[in-house]
Amino acid sequence: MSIIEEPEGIKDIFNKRGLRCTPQRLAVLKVLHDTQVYLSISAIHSKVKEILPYTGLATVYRSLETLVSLRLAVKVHLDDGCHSYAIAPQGHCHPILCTECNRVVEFAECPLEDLSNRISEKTGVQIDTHFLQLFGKCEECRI
Amino acid sequence: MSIIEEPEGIKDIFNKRGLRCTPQRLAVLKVLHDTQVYLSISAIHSKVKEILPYTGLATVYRSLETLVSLRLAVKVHLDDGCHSYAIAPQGHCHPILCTECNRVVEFAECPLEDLSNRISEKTGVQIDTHFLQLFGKCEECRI
DNA sequence: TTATAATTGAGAAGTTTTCTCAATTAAAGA
DNA sequence: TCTTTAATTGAGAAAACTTCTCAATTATAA
Repeated sequence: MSIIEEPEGIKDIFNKRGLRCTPQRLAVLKVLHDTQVYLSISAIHSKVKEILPYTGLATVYRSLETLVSLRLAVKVHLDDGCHSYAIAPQGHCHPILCTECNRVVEFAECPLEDLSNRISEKTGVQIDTHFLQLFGKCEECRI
Repeated sequence: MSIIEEPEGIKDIFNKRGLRCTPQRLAVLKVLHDTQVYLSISAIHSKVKEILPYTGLATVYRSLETLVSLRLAVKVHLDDGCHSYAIAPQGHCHPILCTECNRVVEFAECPLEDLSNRISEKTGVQIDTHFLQLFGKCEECRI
């Protein structure tokens, strides 16, 4: 199921872009993958240090930036202004964030694809990109 | 057209919530309204000081938080991690941000309204809220 | 195996945001 | 209009967050 279980595949993703597949970057990716929850940077740092104790905070910042650029992770904006990160869904889709348990659920459709043309006609603005996050309660948390 | 031209109306919006209609809050609202552009907090602070020279930065932070809670302003998340603010569109809709001139254009439809039920069926997550920003180039900037 | 350049760790530095508290002032009632 | 009350402000300190610097390390390709 997951890209994290194919180390060679991941190595290629890095190397094709001239980036190195370092233990620190893999550790960050593993933390995001294993939790399936969106995590603050300091939470990620703590968990990464359980794998690689001497990892610096700056390395976590840099790794996350790299992973986002490779679309292996997504940056989540929260209302309180803090940023969190989560494992990226496969393909173009948007994260659904459970506000109870912080779980990240994928939804593999993008409502903007059909809409972009109509927005362009109505407003004159040609949409290049968009940013969408959904918040709700997942099945388990609704009981 | 605009709420800013009806001072009494705005005063009521504040007072009904037990909040005061202060010159500082009105100045922040006026800056957002007059520019029609999304502005960083320090840019807002500079412009507010042209109206009320002794306004402190903390007051700008607090005013923006208040205006967002009253849905008179919206918080914009930018990729570089900085936050900006813009005048809120009327009713529930989402800001379209021109990446050339920083103008804010309104689009008075919400693609999520129709979609929420289907998301719930497919993923089991009941959507409570969502956050959507669109980026593109406005008519004038496409020439 | 070696050479090269990307990456890291650690702390300093820079930014952004929040907090504190006395002084001010908007709002509501007399 | 005047007074009372509690919300709000300004200023700077403090806290939190993010980026930078640079010598040392190390993944990669040859």
